[in-house]
Amino acid sequence: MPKPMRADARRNYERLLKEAALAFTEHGVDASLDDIAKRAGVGSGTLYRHFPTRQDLLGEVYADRIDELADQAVEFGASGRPPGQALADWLQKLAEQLIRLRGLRALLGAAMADGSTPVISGCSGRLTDAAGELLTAARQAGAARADLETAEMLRLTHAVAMAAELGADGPPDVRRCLVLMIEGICGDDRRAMSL
Amino acid sequence: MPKPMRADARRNYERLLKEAALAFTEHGVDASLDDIAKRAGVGSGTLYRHFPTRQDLLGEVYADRIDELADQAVEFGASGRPPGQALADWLQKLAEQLIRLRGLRALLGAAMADGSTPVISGCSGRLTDAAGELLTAARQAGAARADLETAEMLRLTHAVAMAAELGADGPPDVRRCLVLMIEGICGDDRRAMSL
DNA sequence: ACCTGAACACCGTTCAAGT
DNA sequence: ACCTGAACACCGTTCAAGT
Repeated sequence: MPKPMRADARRNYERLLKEAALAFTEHGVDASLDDIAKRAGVGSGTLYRHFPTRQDLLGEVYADRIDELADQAVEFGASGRPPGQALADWLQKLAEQLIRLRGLRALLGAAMADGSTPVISGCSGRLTDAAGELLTAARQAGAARADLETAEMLRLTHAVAMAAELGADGPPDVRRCLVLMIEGICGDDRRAMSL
Repeated sequence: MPKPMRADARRNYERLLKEAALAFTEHGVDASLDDIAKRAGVGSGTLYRHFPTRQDLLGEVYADRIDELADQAVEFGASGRPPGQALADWLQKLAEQLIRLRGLRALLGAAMADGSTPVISGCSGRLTDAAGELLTAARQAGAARADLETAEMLRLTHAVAMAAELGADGPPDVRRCLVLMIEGICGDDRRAMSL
């Protein structure tokens, strides 16, 4: 139970979040923190008081997006869709967001990289759980390869979202990327290439 | 035909390359340029004279690695292996290097991202060509999906190499990652999931 | 309790002065 | 022709002083 903030503190907190969101989409994840503080009309110390690290700031900025994605996973799972379809649909939502929001991508990338920082693993925990249930259901329906783990699937999606952005030709084609990824995820027994 | 450098210039050039390679593997792609200059025993201006941008420096540091990979692609293509196998084997070599050498990964990532800078597209041009021939042969043998483009394949490999490093559990498993990618690349007609 | 902004450390880049 | 290193701009982070 977070004790209520003083009025001015809360106002600064919200201004910072708003300006940070703007800065991250405009200038990328490495946007100047000093700039964010200036635009929010507060001293730089205030920013650090509220958000000790850049990751903390990222986490708060995108907390809602992450929650929405987790909600959607639960919703898709209960929608009556075939489990494989539910997973595919959700992965598409995830990939779309990862491509659109660079900050979210950096945040989840860090979350999957170490998973140590409590802030980060905390905010991505629900997401991982929800994704895991979608995957389990798909596996049981024979729609996903049996040896695929949740973390692995999320890492791969993350990677594909990055690859999509590397493509110079116009806005990245989410579907195309997912086709490539999913047809791998499905698994097959044609092995014209082997390792 | 690059006109020969003055003796001291050449010595500094080589010292810089050596220290840069060290710094990139030790501290990542964002290693301090000033530090590199200091360790090489030259002024920072000298570094900028030889390598106007960080990309230029990266390009020179990893030029040999890129050439080796291109050579290997040609060699595998002429080795008598089934075309699908030749492609798979080469992709494994590529992925291994991308995972091992962070600097090379950053460089090729940039090369595939815009492909504009002459230095970058220059050094990666041979690589792309060689990879393209391997892919074409594999396609004609029915070992690779018909709609897959070379740039797309390389971007995907790059992405998969990044995903591999996100895994916290020990050294990244190249083979595992490639299995996931290749079984997607091969294409199949089982579509338990669809988009 | 919270905020401000000066101060410090660090890095990239340029350029006048030196050889 | 090439090198040096001081100078400048910029950023992150801390902390003493203020309310």
